[in-house]
Amino acid sequence: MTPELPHSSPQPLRADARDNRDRLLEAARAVFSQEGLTVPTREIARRAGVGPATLYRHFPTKEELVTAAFADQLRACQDIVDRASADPDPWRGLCQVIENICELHARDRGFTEAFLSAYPRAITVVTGRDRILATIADLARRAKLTGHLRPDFEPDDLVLMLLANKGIQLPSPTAQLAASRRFAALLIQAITHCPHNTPLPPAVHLATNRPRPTG
Amino acid sequence: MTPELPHSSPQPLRADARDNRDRLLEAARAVFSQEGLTVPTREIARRAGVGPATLYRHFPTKEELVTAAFADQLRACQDIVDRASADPDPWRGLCQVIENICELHARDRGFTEAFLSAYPRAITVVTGRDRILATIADLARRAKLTGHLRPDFEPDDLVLMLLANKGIQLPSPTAQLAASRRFAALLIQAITHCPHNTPLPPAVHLATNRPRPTG
DNA sequence: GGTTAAACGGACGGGGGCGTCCGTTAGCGT
DNA sequence: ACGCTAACGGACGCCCCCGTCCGTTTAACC
Repeated sequence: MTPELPHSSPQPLRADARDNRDRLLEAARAVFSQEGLTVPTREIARRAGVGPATLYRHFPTKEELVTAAFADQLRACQDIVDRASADPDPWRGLCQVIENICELHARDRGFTEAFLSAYPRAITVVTGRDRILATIADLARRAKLTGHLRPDFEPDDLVLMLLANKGIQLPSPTAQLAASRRFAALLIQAITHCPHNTPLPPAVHLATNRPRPTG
Repeated sequence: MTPELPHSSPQPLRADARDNRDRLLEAARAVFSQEGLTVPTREIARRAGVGPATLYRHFPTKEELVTAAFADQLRACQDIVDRASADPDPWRGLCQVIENICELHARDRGFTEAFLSAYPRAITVVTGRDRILATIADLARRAKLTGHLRPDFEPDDLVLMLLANKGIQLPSPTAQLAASRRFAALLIQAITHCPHNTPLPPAVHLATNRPRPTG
């Protein structure tokens, strides 16, 4: 729509513009982390010390702001998964993934929301997510071979865990962190292979991108 | 504020008023179950075939409508817990509670939201919830004695599970039900006593009524 | 220092949700 | 049948949020 595309950097921004853009991203990361994605864009503009129009000039829509703000987090998540995937013990790697991702959510509330397709059209997030999930699926496949991961575990269970972890929302950051840690430990226990563990009901195929929740 | 208190029934309502009130409650239950508590009050009034003013005359605030609509569900939940608590095998009873409550949420999205203090000031919900949680705590205590429930389980873990279960939201009702069932099975696995299960990180005390989430 | 255009931000429009007002309707008692 | 009043509902005010417009500021270049 707008003839100018400042986020693609086809030409260098003016000094103040670049400065404002950086402050906006910084404020967005901070606020989204603490409050989640529901926080109004005005609040971010206010904390960045700019007017609303400036925010929308740099990020034409809230979705693009979210995507840009969580690009780093997405890379961090990818790193977590890649590093865990490189672990010689795939079961230990999978456990680390669960613990780290639960903790990531506890510290950064907005990220999980973004990751779980609050904005399905954010291609960066979606493609990144699919790569991450594919990596984890392979990790799980190898973890089963070690005999530590129960055989009826399915990759979609991990999405289930993410969704569930998203539901854990507490007012105090420390409580949030403690709760997510304990929850992660419970999840690991749940998927541990045990001679006398009862069979699970059928898994659900979760196409995370598909849904059009409301309207 | 209003001199008339139609919900306390100090005097009989007129026939049409009583009829409208019933249809409002029915519509509220149906819509809240399917869509959750975020659905606008207008929608409920529309489905009940009345104007917005009529809704607000019977239920001065959305919170009171929610409370009234879920009074039955709360009793149903209480029944589930009471029946499970009367089971001679407390471990089986606890498992049934988890399965039934997860399924309850799957079928009725609004209830879990209401139960988990989306409206902290709804006294009916809060007191009912506290009674339910107390019953479950006692059930868990007895289940530990059987040796099937892991000793480091704490009653607050159940609130954690409820919060987590709330996070599982899928567009399709059948998928929602399947997901909640599988999740419940995983949770039961997680709290099953097993000789070589790893110790859990410290529990969190969750004062469910306390938080003032946003604003 | 002056010119130019990029960048800014206050003010605006649009949409949606909650709760209320007041003129109108219709149930109930006689 | 008739009047009284409870009950109704369309229209309204208020608030919040997203995204835009236009007059003003200011960085960049000569």
